[in-house]
This record gives sequence, C-alpha cells and structure tokens, in this order.
Amino acid sequence: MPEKFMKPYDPAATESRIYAAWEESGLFNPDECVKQGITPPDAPSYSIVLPPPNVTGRLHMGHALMLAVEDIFIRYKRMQGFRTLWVPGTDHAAIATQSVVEKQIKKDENKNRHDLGREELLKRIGTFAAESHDMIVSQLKTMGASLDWSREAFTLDETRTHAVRKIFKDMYDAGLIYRGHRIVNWDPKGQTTISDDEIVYQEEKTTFYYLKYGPFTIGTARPETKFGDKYVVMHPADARYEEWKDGQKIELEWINGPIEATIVKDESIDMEFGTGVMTITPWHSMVDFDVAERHGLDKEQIIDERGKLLSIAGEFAGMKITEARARIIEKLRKKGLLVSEESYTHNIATAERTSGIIEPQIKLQWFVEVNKKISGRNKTLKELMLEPVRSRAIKIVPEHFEKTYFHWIENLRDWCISRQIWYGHRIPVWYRGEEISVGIEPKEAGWTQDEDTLDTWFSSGLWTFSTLGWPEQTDDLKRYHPTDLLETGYDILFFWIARMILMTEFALNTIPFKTVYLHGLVRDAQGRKMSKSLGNNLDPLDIAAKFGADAARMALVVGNTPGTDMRMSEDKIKGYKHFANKLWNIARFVLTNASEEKNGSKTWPSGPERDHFSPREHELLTELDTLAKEMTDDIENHRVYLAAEKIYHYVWHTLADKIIEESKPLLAGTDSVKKESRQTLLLRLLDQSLRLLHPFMPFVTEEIWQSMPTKDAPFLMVARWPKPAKGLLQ
RNA sequence: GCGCUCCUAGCUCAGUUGGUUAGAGCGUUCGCCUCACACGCGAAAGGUCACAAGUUCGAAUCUUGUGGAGCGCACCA
Repeated sequence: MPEKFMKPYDPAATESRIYAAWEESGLFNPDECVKQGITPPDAPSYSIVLPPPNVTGRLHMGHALMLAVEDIFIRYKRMQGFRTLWVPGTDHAAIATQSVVEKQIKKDENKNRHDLGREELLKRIGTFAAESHDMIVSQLKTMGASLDWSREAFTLDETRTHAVRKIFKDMYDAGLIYRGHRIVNWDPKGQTTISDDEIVYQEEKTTFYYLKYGPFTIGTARPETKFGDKYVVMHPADARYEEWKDGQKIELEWINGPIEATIVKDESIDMEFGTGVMTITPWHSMVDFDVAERHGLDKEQIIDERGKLLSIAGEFAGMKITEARARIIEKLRKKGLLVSEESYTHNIATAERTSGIIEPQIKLQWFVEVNKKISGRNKTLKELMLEPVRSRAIKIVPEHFEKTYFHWIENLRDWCISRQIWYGHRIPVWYRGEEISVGIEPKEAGWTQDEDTLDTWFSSGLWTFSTLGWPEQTDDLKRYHPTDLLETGYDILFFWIARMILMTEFALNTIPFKTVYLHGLVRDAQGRKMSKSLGNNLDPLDIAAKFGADAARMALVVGNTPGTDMRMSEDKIKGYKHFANKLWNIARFVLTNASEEKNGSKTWPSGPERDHFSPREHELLTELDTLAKEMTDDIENHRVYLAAEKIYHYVWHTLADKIIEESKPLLAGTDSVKKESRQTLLLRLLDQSLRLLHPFMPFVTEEIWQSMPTKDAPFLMVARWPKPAKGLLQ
C-alpha cells in the first residue's frame, strides 16, 4: 500500500505532477503514440482544434467548460485506439486585444495610440499578448487538457500569416473580395469599422420628434442628421399621399433656410410607423443608403468620424451631435417647425469592445461578397455556407441551432473585413499610384501597403486547416482534416463557425468539421452572467487549487446539456472534490483488501478462471459491462452529461455502497477460493471504473491506476477503453 | 416584427425513439465518529411534470392553444 493512500486525496499535490508526467511521455502527440507502439500506424484518426482563446488576459469558466468537454472526447477516443490529435493555439483577437492595451496605456500614461505611433503600440501589444499567452497555456495545463503542444499555433504567427495572404489573394482573384464605398458601422470611439456581429444593441429612452417638412409631417429621433435631407419618401400605395408623384419637386423652409426637396416613392416605408413619411440621410443610415442606391440619389456626409457636425450644419458645425440636438430642436421650435414630441424607447447600436455609439458612415473599405456566384463553381459563398448544414454533412448539436444558423445566413450581407486598427493581419495589398498588388509584396520601390488590418475572424476562419499547415499539402492536413468535432459556445455560432465553413468550403472545397457541439454559458449561482464588473467570476486556477481540476471538470459537465446555460457555484464543485476523495478511499479499500502481505512484499490474487466467479459475481460484471456499453453510446451521441452522471452514480452508489459492503464478509471469511475470487472481482471492477471515469476525471484516476496491479500500459491515459461488445468477462 | 428555447421536488437541473411505483445533486429532518472514507454511513420527508384541449391501450415526453420566463436576428425614419 503506497503511503499516499493513507491520507485524504490531495488534488493540489497530485495534479501538476501527473500533468508533467504525461507531458514528459510525449503521448499527447499522436505520432509519439504510434512510435511507442500504443496506436497502430493505420489507426483511424480523430481530431479537434482548440478554439483559440483570445490573448486578452485569463481564461474564465466558459473556457474551462470547453476544455472539459473537448478533453473528454479526446481522451475517450485516444483510449479507444484512435490516432487522436488535439491542436492548441491562441487568437490575437485584433480589436479586443488592442482595446485592452489602449485602455491600459490611457490609464497609466494618459496617452492614445497616435501619441505612441504604430510601431510602439504594436510592441506594447506584443508584450501584453505574450504574457497573456503564457498565462493561458498554464491554465490549459492546469485543467488537464491533453493538447499536443508540439503543434501549437497562433493566429498571427508566420504559418498562419502565409495562409491569410494566400486565401486573401485567392478570394480576390475569384472576384469575391472587393474594395468599395459602402455604408459601414463606424465606431467613433474606437475609430474603426466593425462588423454587424460586433454590435450590441442597448435600449435607450429618448424623444421622438414630429417636424414640419413642407406639406408633410415627418418623425425622427435624430434631428441632428436632418440638415441635408432633401428627399422625402413615402410608400407608393399610401392613399394619404396619393396626390404626390414620384420625382416631384417641392419648396420648403428647413432648419437653415429654404430648400428644394424631391418626392420619392419606395416600398420599404412602413405606412404604420409615425406619419408614414420620412426624409432620408443616406450617409448615416443603412436603410436610407439602400433607398438612395435603389433610386440613384445623392448622398452627403453630415457627421464626421469623431461624431461632430460638418459645415453643412451651418451654425451647428463642429458641435458634438449630443449637444447639438437640443439646440437644433430649440431652433426648430422657434421657427415653428416642431409639431410635437413624444417619449420613445428604441435600441441603439453600440460597439461591443468600446461601447461607443455606432454612427453609420460611407467609407472606402474591403468586403467579402457573399451573394456572387463563384466562377467555376456556380455557387455563392452564402450557398456554400448553407449546403453542408442542410445536407447534414455538418451536424449541429443541439440540432435546433441549425434553424438559428439558417436564419442568420439568409439575412447575411457582404462582410466588411477591413479595420482601422493596427494590431492584426495587415491587409495584403500594396498600392503605387493607380497600380495595385494583391497578396504579394512587390520588390520594387515606391509601393505602400494598405494601412488597414483584417477583421480578426478572417484569420480565425481558417483555423481548422491553417493549424494543420495549409497551404502546404502537409501529412497532417491529409490525415486530420476535416476535423471531427468543433466544440464552442453557441454565442460564436455566427462569428466563427459560419466563417470557418465559408473559408473551408472556399479554400478546400470541403467541410471544416463533421460535428459542431455548442455549449451554453456558465453563469453564477444566481443565474447572472459572470463578469468583471459584478465580481462574480470564478477563476479556473483558483478553483483547481481549492478543489482540483477533476472536481471542476465534473461540476461543469454533469447534467449540463449542450446549448443550455448552466449555473455554477463553489458548492457544486465541492461535491465533486468529495467524490474524488470517495474514489480514493475505494481504491485504498480495494488495494488493501485485494492483496496479501507475505514476507513484507505484496502479492495479488492470480485471478481465477472465469468459471470460478460466483453467479453473483457474473451478475456484477455484466452490470458494469452494461454501464460501459451505455456510456460508450452516450459519448458517441454527444451526451457526455449523461455518461458523466452514470459513472459517478455507479462508483459511489453501486461499487462503494453495494459491492464493497457485500464483499466485506467474503474478504474477512476463511474460504480462500471465495475470497480470492472476490479480490479479483474488486480489482477488475475498480480497474474498469477508472478507465470509464478517466476522460472526466483524468488526474485522480491516473494517480490510482498507477498503483493498480491491472496496469497494462504506461499510463491510464493510453490504456484501452472497456470494450463492451466483447464483454468484461474475457 | 421574424425566429429559437425553457416552464419537472425548497433550489439547480436530468429524463435519449411516448411504456412498469417520475430521477440526481445540493438543501431539509432523524439516527450514527460501524476498523475504506465525517470530504463519511443509514433512513425519511418532499412533485396534480405551468395550464387547457386533443392524439393514443398508454403522455413529463407527440399536436394545438393559453399564460409566464429567457435568448437570437432585424427594424426603429
């Protein structure tokens, strides 16, 4: 009996030692498993790429959940003898990382990015990203993630940069990437464009004004944009405005004097809303922009990139829109143009990272066109995104997210991929006068590179194949792609999953993964989101130190169905710490009672032939066999929450409460045949239980198994998963 | 407005294709330091499965409707 079993189980003292031993063995690397004869060279492969955590700081419980689920699948498949690869990596997360560092510099030194300059800022971000990276790696290891560190990738490293440039050029050559003046979401605070998905809508109470516009009354919540409005739009079928004809001119008195306006009839107008008449500001509204495009109308900029009014505003020029609003209303009132006002609640668009209020602007940007047929394939990118999910070549778990996915794709507009920030992949386009070079930097002098960087999702969209060495036709790419499972939170279904499908279908003409497993949010005990401001975050490192990573993993997994948010509390995790200790005590009992001390050395029962097991013992073996079969089935069908619960229940309430209790008289008895048979049985049941529990609680099971006489591999991690088809009696 | 999800024990949630007395964890009550474990053991209380109608031999599970909660997308002139 090893000394360690005499004390309660101590995860803190065990886990880091075990991880180091695994890492030392090299067996996280599937090639090493083949080399050491553990995996047959022709074994089928199983692969997952780790959704790369952002290098913006530390991991949170959501990451811990992701790691637990992925590691369960990886360990299960590895134990089944698959050539199993789990690729680690981190994401530079462009805008998120830059804004964290910028905020810090603003706070510490009261400087902005222009004070520092591009080079210096990038240096600072690089340092910060490296520190975050190291912290993240240590957290990944603490959670027990059996990642192949020899293949670690970063979205901004050399190989990935090569992939980004290659695909940018290929998409440009295919006519899918274009540069154009289009209306985009402009974040005046972050001084950059952002994509539709980076917008967070916030409810705002404001005033809705009715203004006299010639013979009409128009409604608006944004009088500060109205200076240049010279088109008045109504629905062609609106009987109230029948007398007005499309294209008709009218003269009217407006904010800064008399103007001429044109009547426009457009079906996009909601007759029920307000008065059914509106004026349009194409430069600062998506909808208005569309109307203007349809009718070929003029577009004028009213607000600058800092959120100040331009000279068109006359006396209000130079004012911030917020302060200008009240004054404009005052002027309208004096001029008798204010008809009425009412209170109004609407959603305003804000930037996710900076919480700046989005001001739509027309800007020259780079876009990916999603509705254009790709030459040679006769399909649009949108269709390429829809098809594999429709045909179930890609299966989404839980299934109902397919509908959400379709809904989103159908509403998808061209993807703006250029950002006016400095951290990230610089757009691989060079200009010299009217000339342009895409993808390849010209060697001659006189060329300058585009100042902008790419949306961070452009590079993470390549993740399943860029991590495997694409565009080189590597062995890894051939062997491990498409990957088997992509596991992530449902909140990035659109951001990331859709874009990976887009990129992979375009670049490789195949799917990036076969199954998408979406986990829910980890909330606090009261059901609130965990956040810095609430101070209700649970740090995986603290939790692991206090209760053990095994306990945290179980608490995150048991009963947690995919796609559903869960509540997490220290009490819950504590319960599974107790479970680890329970298992420890079971092991102590079995190891003590299943061996005989002779001359100071321990002997194990040689094991009876199967015929010596009593009918009851056959029954107990069959019971565990059934459990193994059910668990295998559950995991194959992505029900890890059920498999985890079953093994927990078996170990505590069957193995400990029933089998050990009923074994005590036999072990203390004088019938040596019965005793030895029972000793063999207990060792076998414990051994199999450890195997079944290992994917869920890798540390404590490994630690115990190392002391088992049934040990038949260097590590439990690479021992064989019970094969219920053959039966445990074999 | 379009779409999705949820409503099961005091709390948090399971319940896979409809099938015997509806489960778990935590909590509560009672009794136990029984030589594996007090990070434990034994026992107990606790549910008209939101509501209504329907399909069925049979519904927590399928259909429709009502009510409540949450989420996503779009729009907001």
